[in-house]
Amino acid sequence: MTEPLDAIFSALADPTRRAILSMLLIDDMAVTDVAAPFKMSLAAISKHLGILADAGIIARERRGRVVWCKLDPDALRAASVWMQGFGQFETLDLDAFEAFLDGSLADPENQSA
Amino acid sequence: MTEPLDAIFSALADPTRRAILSMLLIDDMAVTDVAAPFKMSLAAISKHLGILADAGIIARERRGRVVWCKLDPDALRAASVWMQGFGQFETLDLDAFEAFLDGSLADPENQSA
DNA sequence: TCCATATTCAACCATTTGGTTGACGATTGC
DNA sequence: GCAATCGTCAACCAAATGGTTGAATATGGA
Repeated sequence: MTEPLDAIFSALADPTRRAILSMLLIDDMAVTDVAAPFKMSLAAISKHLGILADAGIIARERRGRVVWCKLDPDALRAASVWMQGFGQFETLDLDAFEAFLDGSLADPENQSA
Repeated sequence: MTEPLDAIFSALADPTRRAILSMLLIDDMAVTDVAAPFKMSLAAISKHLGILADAGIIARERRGRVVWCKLDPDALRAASVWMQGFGQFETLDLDAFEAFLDGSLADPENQSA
């Protein structure tokens, strides 16, 4: 998954991970607290957090024995720009989108769009 | 994958499918023509188009023996609103986003955020 | 009618994904 | 020092994903 958009969109594709992001939108949280509302194991949540971190959507910082998770909304900007190109959403930044396409559409073979 | 956002984001997670969407942004296309630039088989592209159609991102219409594919940008609106909630993107529609969260965040157990 | 074109279907395969459990390394507090 | 807590790691598993090939199903044109 070399492309950043691959990582971001597939991270967002899982409902557990989207729920985690919604929680982190309210406030930073420790891993254990993130895991609390879910039925699955702590290890599973830890994996989800790893996927979100790899995609750049969250950052993890160890303080003592607690790992704090915080949202990193900037990572979603590229994906948001990409999506806005496909609708007549109010704030379509066409310049940014076409610049993006120029760099990626030329050769679909590279599958980097 | 009951949630629409699941289907939309996981559809967008694949670079081949994003490349297809970029092509359809220029103009409607027949399946064979969509497949032309790619190295993979026609059947593989047909599957990708099925995934995009199931997510509601494109529509397919048979005319004669040709199946035409066209973009359906409205389907991306929900996903775009969701994402915009996570950044200070210029056009953050906070009302829409918070209304959305109200309906989904209350019980993370249902994983519908 | 017969053949070529356009697309999907079905079976199969390798890899990835999302989960489990149990052991492990760090840190804290008694 | 010792025990409890926090989090990750490793091995494993079932199911989903993304691709293949070959057959099947329209439809269009000669």
